[in-house]
Amino acid sequence: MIERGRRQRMLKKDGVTIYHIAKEANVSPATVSRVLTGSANVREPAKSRVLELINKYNFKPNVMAQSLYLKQSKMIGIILPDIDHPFYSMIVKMLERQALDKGYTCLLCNSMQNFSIEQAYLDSLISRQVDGIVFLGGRINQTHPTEELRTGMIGALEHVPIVLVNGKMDGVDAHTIRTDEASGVRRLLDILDRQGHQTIGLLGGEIGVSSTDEKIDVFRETMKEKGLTFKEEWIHNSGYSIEAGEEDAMHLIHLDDRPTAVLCINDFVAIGAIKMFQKFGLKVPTDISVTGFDDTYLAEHFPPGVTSVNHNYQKLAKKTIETLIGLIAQEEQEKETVIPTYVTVRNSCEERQR
Amino acid sequence: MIERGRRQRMLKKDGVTIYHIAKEANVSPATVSRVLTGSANVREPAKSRVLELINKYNFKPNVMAQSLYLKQSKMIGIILPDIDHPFYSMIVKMLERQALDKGYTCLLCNSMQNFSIEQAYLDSLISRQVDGIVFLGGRINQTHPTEELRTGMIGALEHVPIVLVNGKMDGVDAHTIRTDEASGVRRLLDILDRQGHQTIGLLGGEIGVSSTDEKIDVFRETMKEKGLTFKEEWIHNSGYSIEAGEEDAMHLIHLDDRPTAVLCINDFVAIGAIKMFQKFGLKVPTDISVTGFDDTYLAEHFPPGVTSVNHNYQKLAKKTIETLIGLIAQEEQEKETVIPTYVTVRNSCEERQR
DNA sequence: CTGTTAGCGCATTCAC
DNA sequence: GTGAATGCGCTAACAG
Repeated sequence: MIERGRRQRMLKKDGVTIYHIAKEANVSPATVSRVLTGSANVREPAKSRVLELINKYNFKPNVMAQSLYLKQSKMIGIILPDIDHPFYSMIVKMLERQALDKGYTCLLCNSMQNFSIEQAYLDSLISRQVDGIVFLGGRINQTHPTEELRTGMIGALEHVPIVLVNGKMDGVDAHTIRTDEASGVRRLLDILDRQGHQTIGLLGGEIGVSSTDEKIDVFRETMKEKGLTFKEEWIHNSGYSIEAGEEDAMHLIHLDDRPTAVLCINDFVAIGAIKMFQKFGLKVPTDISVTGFDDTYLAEHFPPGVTSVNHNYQKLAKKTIETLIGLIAQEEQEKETVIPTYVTVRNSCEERQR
Repeated sequence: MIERGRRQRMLKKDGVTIYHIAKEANVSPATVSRVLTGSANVREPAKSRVLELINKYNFKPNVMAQSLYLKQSKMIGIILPDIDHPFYSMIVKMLERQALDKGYTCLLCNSMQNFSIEQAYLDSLISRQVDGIVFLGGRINQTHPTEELRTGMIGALEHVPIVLVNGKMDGVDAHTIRTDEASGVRRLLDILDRQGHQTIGLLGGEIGVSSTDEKIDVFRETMKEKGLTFKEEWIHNSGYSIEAGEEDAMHLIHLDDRPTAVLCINDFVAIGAIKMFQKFGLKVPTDISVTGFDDTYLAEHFPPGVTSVNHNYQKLAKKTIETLIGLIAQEEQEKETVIPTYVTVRNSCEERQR
């Protein structure tokens, strides 16, 4: 208890521990622990002395030591593709708020769209003893993930509860929270339909990514149901960025026969498309109507304001954390929770002009 | 070693440890540890057996236990006001990338502009044994922080190295990395001056927040030096959001005598201002030139494209992490590092029309 | 090269 | 109500 610190690892100045407090207060370490956790009563002369010393030394208990003993770290990991995207930064913000409410701290892990990094983070989080993981994007949005990605996830699930947000993996038995994107697409088409648009395209996204594939599927179905027209060449998917939106719009511009409205896979793409349309003299929404997805602040503020599907971020985050924490507590949870979406109507689409 | 798990804390299924591996491989725990860390050679029959078992059980060493012994967690905390702001999400992304390179994991802490939460996070991070903290925004941007905020920071500094990014606190002896915002303001004014603007305003920000106060100071100075005109009523500071930009622009619009150009405290404010100007029939840049700050993707993509000051995010993040890690290793570090900024010129300002 | 041992800081039994 | 002892999982010192 006296001889402390090895040679190599004196990186950090040794801090004060409950043993120091105990000694100086003339009580046992156990007693200090008791006043710290409130797990049992401590009589008055001692209690105050301990409290005083805690204050005097600005003592902070070592949570790692606590965690080691208690077998819970009160940390959750969040794995996502890229925080520097308003959709993810919004979700993370909400997740963190919910987690904080429940006494959890968040480890942030940007995979940068790189599956190796993703896996490394998965392993790292487990090693760090997080109590649970929230997983967004990346492999859980692959329509056909490799076997390696799948086993990597399954391996992780043996160690720790994982909640997938807006994604899934066939053969992986994880809990899922997802927003009802399909109904979002349908609502968007309803609106355009009612506005008299009979020719509609779909821009952005990436084939093989489930959120894109599903939106396209629903799009095709719904268009058919409504008896509306679309051509395969009106579906163009260059990615998720503003630049991708520009590129996809450009593709449309060069066609002889253009739709009067386009669904965009997200707000970035919508903005890129709007910019490009305008550049080529097409007015939005007069000449062509455009819709976005995710309802980020961009949709609100980018002129003329983009009609977009809102994920109900708050509800999504709340349900995600609740489910994860339920799982951590070994409670039974819904295997799949669907959060309803809603459309925020703005000025990027209007009655079809004739 | 056999009887494991207390009653109350069986939250997590007990995992396999080096002891299990050791037993099954007929070696000592120390040997398992050695193959794990590579801290010493292990002879071949044993080594392979251990490796096999590690693989068989998908064993992941408990980093908390490692950390407890080694007195370093390889975690760094990042405290910031709001991740859902492109300036911060960009920095965090870069910081995390740099940290990952050096083997560190990031704990993300959004203070939501709330000083109590900020302090709670500071304490929490210390308890969690982070090796260092990066601090952005909040109290370190208060021109006149309260004594409580100051002592809170000082107390934290006794426990762990903290690097302040673009901020400081009088009487707090912390290391700082900051971008040269002053020269950014000067460069912006140079450009506007050269374009023939003789009347310039400044919009956005908040009095009492150092980044605002300093920009205003430099603005006044430089305007005077250049012999340019500005009126106090051309300085209006409603905040940092798009809405604030709208509000501040509105204020200008109602004046009889308007400047021909305005500096905005950040890109959000610039965008809000541009929207409002346009709404009232003022063309940007024809009727009024506008500049932003931070050079986020918004500046690039929001029409007509906003001239803005870039913080050199990559360099900023790199230097921040290097300094923090240097501090962690007890090495001497520069007390203050200044990262040069540069202006990205876009179409939101042009030659003054007459 | 390898096993035994101790202890990182804490919370909890178990006696008293 | 309180102290002594134990062990969470791991690494490193020390002997062999």
